[in-house]
Amino acid sequence: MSPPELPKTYDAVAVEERWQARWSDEAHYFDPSSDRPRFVIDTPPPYPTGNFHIGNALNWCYIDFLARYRRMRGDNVMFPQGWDCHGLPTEVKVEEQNGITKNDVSREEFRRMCRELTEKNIEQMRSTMRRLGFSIDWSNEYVTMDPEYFRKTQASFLRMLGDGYIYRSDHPVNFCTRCETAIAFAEVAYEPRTTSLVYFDFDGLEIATTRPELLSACVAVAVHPEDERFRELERPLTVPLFGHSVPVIRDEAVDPAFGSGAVMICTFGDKQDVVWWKTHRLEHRAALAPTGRMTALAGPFEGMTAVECRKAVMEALEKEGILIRQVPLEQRVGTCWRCKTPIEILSEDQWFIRVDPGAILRAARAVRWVPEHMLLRMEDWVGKMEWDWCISRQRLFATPIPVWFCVDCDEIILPSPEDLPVDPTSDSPRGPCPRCGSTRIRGETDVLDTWMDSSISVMNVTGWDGSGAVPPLFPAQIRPQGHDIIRTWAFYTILRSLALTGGKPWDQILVNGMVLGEDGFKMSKSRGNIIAPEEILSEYGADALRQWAAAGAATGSDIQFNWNDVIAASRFQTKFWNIARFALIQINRREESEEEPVALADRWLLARLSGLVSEVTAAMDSYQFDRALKAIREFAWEVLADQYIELVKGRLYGEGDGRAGAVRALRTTLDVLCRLLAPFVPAFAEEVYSFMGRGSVHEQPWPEFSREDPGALDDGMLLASVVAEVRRFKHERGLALNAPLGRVTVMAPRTIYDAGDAGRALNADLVWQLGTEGLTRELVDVSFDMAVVGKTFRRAAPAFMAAVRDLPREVLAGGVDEVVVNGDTFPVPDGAFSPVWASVVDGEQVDLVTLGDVIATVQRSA
RNA sequence: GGGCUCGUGGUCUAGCUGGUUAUGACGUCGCCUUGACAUGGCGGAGGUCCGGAGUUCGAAUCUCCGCGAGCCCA
Repeated sequence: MSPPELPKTYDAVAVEERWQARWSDEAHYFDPSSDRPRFVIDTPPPYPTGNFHIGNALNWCYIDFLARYRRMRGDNVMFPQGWDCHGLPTEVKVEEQNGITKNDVSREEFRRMCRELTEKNIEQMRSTMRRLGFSIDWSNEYVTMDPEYFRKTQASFLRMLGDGYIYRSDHPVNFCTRCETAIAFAEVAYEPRTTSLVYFDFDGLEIATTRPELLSACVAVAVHPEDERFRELERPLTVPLFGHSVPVIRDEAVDPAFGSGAVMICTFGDKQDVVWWKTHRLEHRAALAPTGRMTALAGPFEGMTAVECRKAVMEALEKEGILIRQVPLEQRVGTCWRCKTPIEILSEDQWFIRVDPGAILRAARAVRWVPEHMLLRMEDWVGKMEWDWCISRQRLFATPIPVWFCVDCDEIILPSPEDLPVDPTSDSPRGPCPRCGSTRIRGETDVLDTWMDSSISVMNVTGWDGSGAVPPLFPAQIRPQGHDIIRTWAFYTILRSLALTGGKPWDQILVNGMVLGEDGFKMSKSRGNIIAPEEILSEYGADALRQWAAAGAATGSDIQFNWNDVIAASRFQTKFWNIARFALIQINRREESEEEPVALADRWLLARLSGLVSEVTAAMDSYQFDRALKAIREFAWEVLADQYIELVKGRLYGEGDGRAGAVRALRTTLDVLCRLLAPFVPAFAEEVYSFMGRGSVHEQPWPEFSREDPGALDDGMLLASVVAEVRRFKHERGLALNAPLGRVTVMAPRTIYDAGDAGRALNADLVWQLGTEGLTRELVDVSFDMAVVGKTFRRAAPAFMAAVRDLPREVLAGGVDEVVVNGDTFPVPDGAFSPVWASVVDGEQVDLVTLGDVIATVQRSA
């Protein structure tokens, strides 16, 4: 029974779904017992929003190309999948969906609601990921909210606490009064806002401030030391409305040109206040509570929000007659990245991790960055680090900070590692306070910043057990991620890996760009330019989307979404499908022969294929997915379909000697192309390959096909070009491409034996002739090789070329050894120029087709 | 305001370790149903390579300035 023929059309969606159902997850499992080279990927654990967006899709496509490629290269690949669950967005969503705030239900109940929503969202995202054909190792899935994972987060906290990286301190932190939690600098989003700069009389001195509501928190007034206006000012000042006395300090950082040149320092109006507060050892007056309400320190304004207080203070200043004027001011205010509430700087007891910029930089530089320039962003961020990392949060859906406090002596009580995970708000320590023996103990209610979970993803995937031992697979081979989270996820991961293992987390980091909308802007709901992966999947399928990801832009640069690229990808599949269909019909017409190809066209195809394999392999090794895929497409479409197949159709249709060689070349080429395509279009490649009867393409090794045949490369190119050129000639004369053409004589500078391919392809009586006997030719021009001429003559190059052009034709035709330029004689360097010939035929009337130094004469009547 | 990246036919894009005619896709125009494919084939039109200056025999490519965009930050 002959093998089945390929169906006439390729239905991407149906084929993909069929294969995706048939492939087994086990094929993608990492093998812990194998001694093959490891390729461990520190996959980003996405936030389970329920929506796997196209930016994720780009990121995961890159990962999957690599994972599949490395597997074919024989590596033991781990492509794990994590979920970074904790954090505010889910809390906010739960509050929204249930119409509650976190305080309306019990701590446990609220967390349960968050977990349920997260599980549902993860399931949705998993199904999109499966539909995209990612070869994820689901046996290495992790969920940061699971006890199994956050046990490690807690263990990492305890280890770093024990090693002195973590400390607790009353220190100014960024605080969102709506979310009622401290947040890290990485979570502050800056937004332009218009506010007013308020000038008022401050005990005889004019002060300009943007934060009048913090007047009660005023602890000093600062002026520039060189500012003549304030030279005599020595006495302490009395704060208007509140009456407390504050010193005048002199500091270089004051801008004398801004406002009145005198600045009111409050605890804390902005980051600069914190700097002054620290360097001048000022008092701390906390006028704003974490709830966003004014404290008793604000006197009559106690209980007001900052906004209400601002209004009331302004009125009071007015009433006192000390308000001078208000000027509108454009400024960028730090806001909570989640809810856009302006952040306040409050000093509260918080947990911090010490940041050692030098060590982090050294580790970051030990990682190979692709593209290289992305390292600069890390260096830029680390170089400007001023504050330590605040890791405590006053929220609920997060990993609990695993400590208790003794109510009587304030001792910090820690769990032992084997007791983890713990929730100190519901679990108790094993014994009484080790210092004072008290049994009155309270659990820490603060929880950990979510980055504390995700920054140990690499520890987790490399097999960390929570102990002091370096994980068995550490460091990972690669971290793939977007450039938007270099200062967060990449930074925190390096910091934590250094603290916990002393080493860099990965050998390499592959940074992908952002996906922009079709209009060139970042995708956003407000612009309405969002494309969901599902839209592409249902119409064109996963493989087309994957091709877009590979070829849409150079790796690392931002990529604008473009339906055209998806459509072109889909068309390539159709084209390749038809190539395979044709090839397999021919291949299957007779039993396979082991005959090695000897005809020029066959040798040429295989030599080109060999070049393609090395080109694609080099591109894959340097993560240039666009180059790899484009090279494959170009080869399949132009070299294989348009040139080779057209050349050998005649041989394939017949039964002669040359047929077996063509079949063999076709079969080899098809096999290699399927393998090269497998990482990019797994379902399509699998479907085509399945008709070759050689098993699954994904179980094949990466092709190592290599065939050095420089002669075939050159002569084959000549053969293909001659056929293309004469076909063009036929087309221009209005002849059908298969119309009989008469006698064609191809006059080439070397002997070509094409097994009759050119003649059959052109339906002509075609002969190859060495040399141009019967033709005369005439020199019409010279062409210069600027690489030679420029290098030799430099500035004199134009004069040299002019001198050469001025030489008599017959001299040029005879070859020139030296030439006179501006009265000086110069030797002519090798290859400086070559004559350009026009061909003239004497005698018979024939048409001429020329291609460089090859001439084809066409005698249509013969 | 700073750092990084980018600015190439109507649209998107490759090239950018300097070297003859600048890559490909989509669109567009013309011709062609040839036994894999009209979701195709062949051919054409369409480009001040953002602007300016510089280096060089030679610049899309290197340098500087300017304009514009994106990302990250202050």
